[in-house]
This record gives sequence, structure tokens and C-alpha cells, in this order.
Amino acid sequence: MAIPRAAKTQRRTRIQEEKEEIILEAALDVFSVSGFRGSTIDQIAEVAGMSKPNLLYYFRTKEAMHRALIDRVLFTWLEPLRAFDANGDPESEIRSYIRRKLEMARDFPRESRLFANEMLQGAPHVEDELRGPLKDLVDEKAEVIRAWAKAGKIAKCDPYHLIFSIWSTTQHYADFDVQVRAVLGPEHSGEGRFEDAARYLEQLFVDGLRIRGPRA
Amino acid sequence: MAIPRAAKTQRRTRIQEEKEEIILEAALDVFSVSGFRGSTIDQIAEVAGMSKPNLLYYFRTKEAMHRALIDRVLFTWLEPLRAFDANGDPESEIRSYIRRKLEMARDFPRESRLFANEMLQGAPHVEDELRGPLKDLVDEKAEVIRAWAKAGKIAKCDPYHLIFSIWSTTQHYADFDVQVRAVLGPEHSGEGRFEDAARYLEQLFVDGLRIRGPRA
DNA sequence: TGTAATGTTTACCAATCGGTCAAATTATCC
DNA sequence: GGATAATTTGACCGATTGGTAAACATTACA
Repeated sequence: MAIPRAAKTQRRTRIQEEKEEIILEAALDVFSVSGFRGSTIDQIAEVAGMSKPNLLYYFRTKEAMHRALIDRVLFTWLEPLRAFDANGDPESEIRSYIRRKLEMARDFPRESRLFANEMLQGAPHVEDELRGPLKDLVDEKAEVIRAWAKAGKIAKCDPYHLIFSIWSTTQHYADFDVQVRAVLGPEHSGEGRFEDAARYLEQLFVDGLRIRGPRA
Repeated sequence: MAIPRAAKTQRRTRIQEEKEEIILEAALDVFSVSGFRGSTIDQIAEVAGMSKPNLLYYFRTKEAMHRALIDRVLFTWLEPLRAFDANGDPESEIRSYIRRKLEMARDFPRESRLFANEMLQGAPHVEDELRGPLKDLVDEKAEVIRAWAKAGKIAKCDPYHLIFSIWSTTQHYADFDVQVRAVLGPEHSGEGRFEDAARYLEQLFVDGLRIRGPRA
């Protein structure tokens, strides 16, 4: 009798790893569009190409699927900020942070939307992570930015709202993709819009951080 | 026999106006958090304090409720952009546009989230409005900004991405409110955060638009 | 005040929801 | 190859879903 669920076994089988990957991929498709409440296990099962009980063999509940997905996304989502280097040159650090975040919006839009959906619903599943690891990381990087300003390397600014601005502007191209495409029109909806956005955003933020000399 | 639904009558009764208002208010509460698919008529009925069939007397389907809500929100949501004045002073126009958008994020967060939810789901109910009225309005204002740049009143920049940036940064404080509060901590989660955001964003965008002189 | 239109509720429906169960199938390892 | 564990599925469950039917209550208006 195979009572133990996959999750409870000691070692993960080859099949387990493969199937869990397929399921999470399908779950990402569905959750990122409809949010937790609006998604159904049947939808995910159909996308994954397996039966519903089979999904539930690998993840005991809908919550468990969502949880696993969120955990994975949350980690990789913070990668760019983690890479933010206190010893680097301020301007190029900001620049590459923007570029990296924009690349993620381009290459992993579903992950961005999954996260956005969770935020819109009041973060019922991740509030602890926000207040813990996320806040800690942001606090740390905000301190770096503040130190740069104090040392006169960049203009004074509120580091928290700077970070919020970079988050929102870059993620906008993933989360509000439909709107961006609709407004830009079909002729500017190719991948080139990410190039344009990168150019604009780098200019915007870097200019804002330069210490202003006498104006023309 | 009262076959005709409220919506089909010639003139709207006093009761109709009141109840429809109550229902839409409740629907906004629910839809803005859970999105269309994730919301149920029962939830809305409970918030509205009336029975489910009573809701369905005023709005025949869940879609009709959502539709009515979206239409109303879409209109008021574009108010600030409509007010953007081609004959005004560029710097103060941008400034007051940011301020107005931020006020809306503060005073009408549910409306912002309703819209964001719709975008995340691929705008299945409003794609036409995006491609029509919205695009037209943005095109018009983008032309204004381009003209300002051409006349040397502001620095050259991509007007579309400028508008996207203002949208995303301001709406972020409504849509990602949980995250903002979590990162800022309880001591900075009072209404003052909107003041700080306004100060930061006005500086960011206005600086970016100033024609740059020789640097210090 | 009577009556027709409007508004409200109870009871209900078929479809779908998240999830279980036991039986059947497949992979693994000796 | 056979025993055993791991995987997959069809049938099913109670709860919830969006929505309806019809009886009942209230309002507006002559």
C-alpha cells in the first residue's frame, strides 16, 4: 500500500521532480492570471496535462501548490536587489539594477504577475516574508544608498521611495503588459519596448541621482 | 406580474438608485481584492447586506456588476490625465499630475486595485476601451509633451514611458500598499507616507525633465 | 384606498468547487 | 521475474458556485 504521499517520502524520485516541475509550471500559468481564489485545481490539471487526483498526489492542497510557487518566486525575485553592491559605483549599480529588474519583467512576466496578484489581495500568504526577509534586505540596501548620499556620491533622496519607484516602473511592463501594448499600438509592441523602457528609466533615475550643478 | 428587471424600466426609481449604489460599493470591496473570477455574488451580497437574488434583481449577472463598476472607475480614473493642460507650465503640470494621481491612490485605493486586477488578467473586459479612448487620450497628451520638448521647455524624453512611469509609481502606493507598509514598518505607515512619496516623485520627475546644464 | 408595478425572499437547480478513496497501473530493486 | 513501493485514474463526496421560479411584501399613484 502506498499510503505515504510523495512529499512525505525520504528521497525524491526522478518522477517526483519532473512532475512537480510540470505542475508548478502549470500552476504559475493559472495563478498568475486569476490569482489564488480565482484559480481552480481543474484548470491547473488541464494545463499540466494530468488528472486532478494526480496533482493532489504531489501537492495535497491548492494552498500547498501556491505556497511552493510563491516560495520559489519570492527567492529569485529578490536576486537583483541582493546583487546590489555597496562597493560598486553608485551610478552603474543603479543602472544595472534597473536593467536586471526590467529583464526579469521581460523574461518572467508570470512570476511578476503572481506576486502582484498576491499583493493586491493583501498578501494573505506572504505577509510574514514581507515583514521579515524582504524588509531586512531593503533596509540594508537603503542604508547603502543613504551612505552614498552622505558621502556626496549621489544626490540626497529617500532611498525607500527610490526603491519603490524602481520596483513599480520595471514591474509595470510585466503586470500591465496589456495596457502598455494597447497604448503603444501594435507597431511598438515588439520586444523593442523593453529597450525603450530601459533607456528611459536609466536616464530618469540616473539623472535624478546626479548631484545637480548650476542649471543652463 | 413584475417581469421587467430594474434595468429594463424606463425611469430609475429612488430605490433603484440607492440600492445600485450600495451594491456597486460592495462589489468594489470584493472585486478589488479578489478579482473577477475570485469573487462571488454571495460575498458581495453579504457586504451589501442583502440577499443574493436581490442583487441579481438589480444586476442580472456577475458580469453586469463588474461591467458597471469598471465603466464608472475607468472614467474617473482618467480624470487627472484629462486635466493635463497643454497651455500650462510644463513643470507645474507634471507636478500637479503626479500629485493628483497620488491623491487618487490614497483616496481611492480600491478603484486602483480593481483596475490592476483587470490588467493582470489580461483586460478581458476592457481591452476595447484601452485600445480606443485610453490610447487616444494618451496619444494626445504624449504629443503635448513632445511639443514641449521640441520647444526646448523640457528635456527630451519618451513621453509614453514618462506617462507609464507616473502611472506605475503612483498606483504602486495603492496596489502594493501591503508591501509598502511592510517595508516601511509600522512607524512610517501613517498617511505621511503619501507626503513623502509626493515629495520624492515630484523631485524625481521634475529633475528628469529639467534641461541639464553643466554638472558640478 | 385599491391596484398595478416594484421590490424582496425562500426554496431550489445544475454545474463546478476542493478533495478523498480504492482500485488499477507502472516503476524499482533484488 | 516477482515483490514491493510509487504513481495514476475513475468514481465519488459534500460544499459552494452563478443563477432561476414563484410566492410574498412593499411602494407609488390614481
